[in-house]
Amino acid sequence: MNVRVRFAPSPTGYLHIGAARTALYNWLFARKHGGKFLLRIEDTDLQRSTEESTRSIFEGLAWLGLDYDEEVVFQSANAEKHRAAARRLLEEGKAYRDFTPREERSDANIKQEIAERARRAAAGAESKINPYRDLPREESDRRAAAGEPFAIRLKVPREGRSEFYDIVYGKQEREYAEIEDLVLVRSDGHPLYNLSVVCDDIEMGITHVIRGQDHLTNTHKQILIYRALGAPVPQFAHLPLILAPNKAKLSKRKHGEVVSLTTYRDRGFVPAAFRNFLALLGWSPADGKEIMTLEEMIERFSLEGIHRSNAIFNFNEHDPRQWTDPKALWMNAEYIHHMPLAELLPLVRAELEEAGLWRAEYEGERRAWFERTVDLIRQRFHTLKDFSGQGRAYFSDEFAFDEAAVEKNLRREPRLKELLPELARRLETVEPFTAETVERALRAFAEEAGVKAGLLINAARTALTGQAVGPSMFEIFETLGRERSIQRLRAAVDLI
RNA sequence: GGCGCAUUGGUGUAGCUGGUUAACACGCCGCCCUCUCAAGGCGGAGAUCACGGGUUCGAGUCCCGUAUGCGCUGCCA
Repeated sequence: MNVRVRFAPSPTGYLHIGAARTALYNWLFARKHGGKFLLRIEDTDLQRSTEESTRSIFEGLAWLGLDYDEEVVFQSANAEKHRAAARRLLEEGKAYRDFTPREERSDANIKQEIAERARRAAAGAESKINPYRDLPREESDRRAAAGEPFAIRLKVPREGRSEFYDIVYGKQEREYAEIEDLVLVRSDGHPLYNLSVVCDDIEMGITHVIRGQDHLTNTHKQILIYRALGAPVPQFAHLPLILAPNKAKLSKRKHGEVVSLTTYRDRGFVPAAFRNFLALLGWSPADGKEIMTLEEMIERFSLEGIHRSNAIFNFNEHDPRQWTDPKALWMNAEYIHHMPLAELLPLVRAELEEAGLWRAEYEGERRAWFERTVDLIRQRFHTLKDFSGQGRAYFSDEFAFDEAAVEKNLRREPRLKELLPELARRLETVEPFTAETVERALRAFAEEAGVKAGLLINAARTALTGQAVGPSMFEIFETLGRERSIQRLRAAVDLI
């Protein structure tokens, strides 16, 4: 079978990480089976859809490295086709006109309203059976011709049950009696979601619908539409939801920027790392491997490996160290430490460019230096931002001193006021200026001065980098070079 | 309210057709290394597998019920 799947986000707000995961799974499935991964923007809710949001979807997918095949489909462009499909169903007697005056629903407490209405219906106060369902054709036509507004509803069988097999959740059943005749086209002529999705999926030749579990029960309705339209029904695979730590739905209003994919890009995540983390939120490979390249992920991916229980996205908004899931943070650091240097370099370059620290010579005569330096400092970094933050001193002479580091490594020992300039003086003649030679010189000096080498080393770390932590100090001397090292050792005296 | 789905340490997961000391990763704690650590190495604590009944020689694994959570139930998507 020729696999064709799609990612169909609605462009309202930023790209949610849950949606990003859905996109990833669809993409992995398509690539695994040599199929097509299509993109469809469901922009039929004109009120809420924004161009900015559409852009964030494109950017998000590109950032994650999820390329799509064929042309992007904008659902709004197909509205006429959707209406035509509904008209056809009307003609064939599979749908009917509902002349009930439209009820306005406020978005605010819509859920309670629905529950309340269902409760009344169950109590028998309101009939679930639409009075227009069996309106004679002639009368329906006459009223429509007279200009009376109507919605188009699908005729759902009164008896029997709907069944389908979900690849993730297994066999699904639902009594038709529990499904209300659903509206296909609004009385203002606007086609509704269930109709549009089905029509577009048919037209796009979708073979597998992989989407959030929130659509699981609605699938019965959609299958009814496929059948009515005489189209083959695709396979379905629903994905568990991603929940907040309190098990509530992850939402922008309540949880803020942690749910937005762009946040991760903006805060220095390596795309591959976040993609890797996302993949594991609701799916796991048979062999339990966690750190995977894209190829390894494609190789291992299967819909059967997707779990049924919702995943909790763990974070703590009161703890800056855990602004997002600790495992995501760990994984990002893991990637920065171990990914091929050649793949990291462009990411560091982009970060430095953004911070105004990039210099052309890093691609030219200083290229070897740049690569060595990045390789040296990456071992302690956790995000790409660290290259321009904590790592600023390696790329610029204007860098900030960490106050705690100054206190701990410089101010606590007044003798450093004399020791540092003397160390600088001695380094002037060290030849060649390498980690080994500097180490020898420094240790000899420490012994002569009667101080621990650690005192000078830690003081030098803060003097040269502004930080209390970092790579092996002698490597830093070599990387920064004699001139800068000496200059910074002397300048540090003012801080003591 | 009705219907559906889920439930293994704090979190993400493994545990296939019933027999394991319930496994792995993150996090947490401790130790080691050391010139620092938000690095690295080593180790530890933490789960009566939501609860209650069954079936069975034996159940995290099968059945029933309960609870909790989530989802759907809309002329939103």
